[in-house]
Amino acid sequence: MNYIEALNEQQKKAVMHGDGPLLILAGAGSGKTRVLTHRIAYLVDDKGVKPWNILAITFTNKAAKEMKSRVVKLIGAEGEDMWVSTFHSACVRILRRDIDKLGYDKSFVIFDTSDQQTLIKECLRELNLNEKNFPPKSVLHQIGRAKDEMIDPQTYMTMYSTDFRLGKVASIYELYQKKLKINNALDFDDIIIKAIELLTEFPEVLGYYQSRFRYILVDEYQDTNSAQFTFVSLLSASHGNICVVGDDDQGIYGWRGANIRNILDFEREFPGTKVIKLEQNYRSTQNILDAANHVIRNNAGRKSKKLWTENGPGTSVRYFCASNEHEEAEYIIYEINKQVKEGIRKHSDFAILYRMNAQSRVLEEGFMKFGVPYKLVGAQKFYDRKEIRDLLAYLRLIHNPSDSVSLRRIINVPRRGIGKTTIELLEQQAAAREVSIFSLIQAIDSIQGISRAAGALQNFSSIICGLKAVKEQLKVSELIEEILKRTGYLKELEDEDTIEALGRIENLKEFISVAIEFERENEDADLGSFLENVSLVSDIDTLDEEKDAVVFMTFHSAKGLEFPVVFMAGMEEGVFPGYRSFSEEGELEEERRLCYVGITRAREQVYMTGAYCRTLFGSTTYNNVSRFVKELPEELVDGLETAKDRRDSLLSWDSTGRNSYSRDSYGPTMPAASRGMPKPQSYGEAGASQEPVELSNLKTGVLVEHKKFGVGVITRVEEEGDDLKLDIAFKSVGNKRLMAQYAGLRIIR
DNA sequence: ACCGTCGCCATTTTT
DNA sequence: TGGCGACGGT
Repeated sequence: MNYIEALNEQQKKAVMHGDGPLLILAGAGSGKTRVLTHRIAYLVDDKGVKPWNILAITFTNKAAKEMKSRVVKLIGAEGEDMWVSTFHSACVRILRRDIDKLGYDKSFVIFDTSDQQTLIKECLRELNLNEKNFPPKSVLHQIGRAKDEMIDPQTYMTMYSTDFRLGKVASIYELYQKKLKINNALDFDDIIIKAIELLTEFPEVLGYYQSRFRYILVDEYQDTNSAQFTFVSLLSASHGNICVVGDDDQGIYGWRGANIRNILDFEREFPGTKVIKLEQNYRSTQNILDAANHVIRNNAGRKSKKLWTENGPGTSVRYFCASNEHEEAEYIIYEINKQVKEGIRKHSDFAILYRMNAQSRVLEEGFMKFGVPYKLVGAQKFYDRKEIRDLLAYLRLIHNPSDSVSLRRIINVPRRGIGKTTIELLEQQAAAREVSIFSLIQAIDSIQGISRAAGALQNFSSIICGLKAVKEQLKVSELIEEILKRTGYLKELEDEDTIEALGRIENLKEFISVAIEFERENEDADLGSFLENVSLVSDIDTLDEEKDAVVFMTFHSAKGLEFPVVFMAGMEEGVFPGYRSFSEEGELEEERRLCYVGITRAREQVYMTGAYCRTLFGSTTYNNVSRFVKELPEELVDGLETAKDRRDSLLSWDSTGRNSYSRDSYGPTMPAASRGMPKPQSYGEAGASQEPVELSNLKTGVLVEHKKFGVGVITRVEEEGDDLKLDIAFKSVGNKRLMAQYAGLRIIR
């Protein structure tokens, strides 16, 4: 165990703790992943624990993969036999084995948020409730919170029977669960809850997993909810070998039902708990830690903790207030370019963090304009595209014919003459008989009132049955091709012959390559595991760290990551902290923790930026500087004074109209920027020698060359104003979205 | 049955 | 801004 030597005293204690509950309070950057991986290695190497007797839970699949590979490095290939996964993946794996005991079919599917909404709307219709009074989103949220607390519909009803609204929510909840069951589907919350149900109702199943998982480790414990707590409690009940790692200051998922008390009350829940605090930070400079500490100290009721480091003081936090969000983006680009040009950093050393995904658009535009490579995490657009969702609906229906939500999505896509009235009729009769729509169609003669559409239904049913019949012999990618062919989906797009349709075809092709990729990585890649993967894998899991590009993501996604330089954008009251956190102290504290997470992602440098005037969701606001910036002591921040001066001068400019943003107006407002900043013209028309490309020549399939990204092929063209938005697949850097005017493209053929 | 248009709406974070 | 439902014309 020579690797123990490199650890500090506290870390060693945590790693070498024997049996029994262990709570590790690990400050940001204190090496908790290291402690976890080493502890696993210690258990295997020194205590003779078998890897398959260990269950480690992480927050994302990416973290799981990483942890596993780090353990394998320490103890060798037998580490592969460990279960390292998220709560959801672990529970799905358990359910795949035994869910039939709960009356579900093993081919169950996972409903995502939009499936959930569809189902809620259906419930509302059936209960004659109005979407205005019961907005699906908020109803869904309330149901979700109930599920996090493991409150079932009946209990919910008795809890709120005196409240008219909540009483109705209870009945929606009840119907919603019933419908999920009929669809043979689980939503995200159900995944955990049904696993718990399985463990509690079937002692032999519980016994199996208790003896299988003799050591349980949970990362990011501050973000677990009550159901997840119950899950690990059950599994560890027989041996008490549960080790959790967390930081109450980094709890940022309260809105999703994460229960901070899981960590605060851990010692009470597990008597005899050994508590170890990791307070030495190895990641950041002293200034960054001071900044973080000054912010977080404004929160009440935390476990006491004082982070320290042996690193040097480093530079101050830099604050910059731009006149608007476009200039904010340009400031960021300018600072990044400067450091890259000096050769002290590469693009991938930078991360831009923001509160809302909506903020990324302006940043993207700026980065495209100046040709700075970036990678966007989140905003999971790909799977949300219509054609992809349609295709997934086919796949899901073939896999699980009970899935009426998917069926309804594609029963008339492409159009086959099954209209609204027919669908409503089917829906009603299916609901009345409590069967799935597909099984109803199978017995088509028993449906009353079907006249014209009967043939069309027959036709639809035989297409699906035909595909079901071949799904076993085909690989998923081949099945997709069959679907596109047999349903006429592809043909319809081809006949349309528009730019948009071509783009959709490209997307479908890309989806096929996703499937092929999946088949390559997984030996036993059947349809079920493919669908499961699509449901549970998030965007951050596929974050490619090799690529040299600036990373954009939300503060939430940044959890657990670190970067040399971090930009925190949109540091304004109303944006961060967000306006709806103002009303409640608890929510404000969560925003503050989020800020703390943001600051502590940085190793060497933190920038905070904001805009004097910001247009968001179509309306323009003038926000004050974020209170989080003001919570920093002056000596730790650079730029506060100048920001105030700027603001004063901007105010006077406003009245003269000189403040309006234009492409080359950042000269006066940003003197420094006019020097190192590459002008957009350098890629476009101003390069005198280079003719601007004729926009009409840019079509899907055209091969082009970009100064920076090299050769690529256009995969999608979309009109935007008098410009074209291009998706281009580059050989070297992969997919990029560029504005034709600024991209400075050369057509090869 | 289908398609286009209008006007209303809220508007975070994600497994 | 843009997604969505309601409505009305073909």
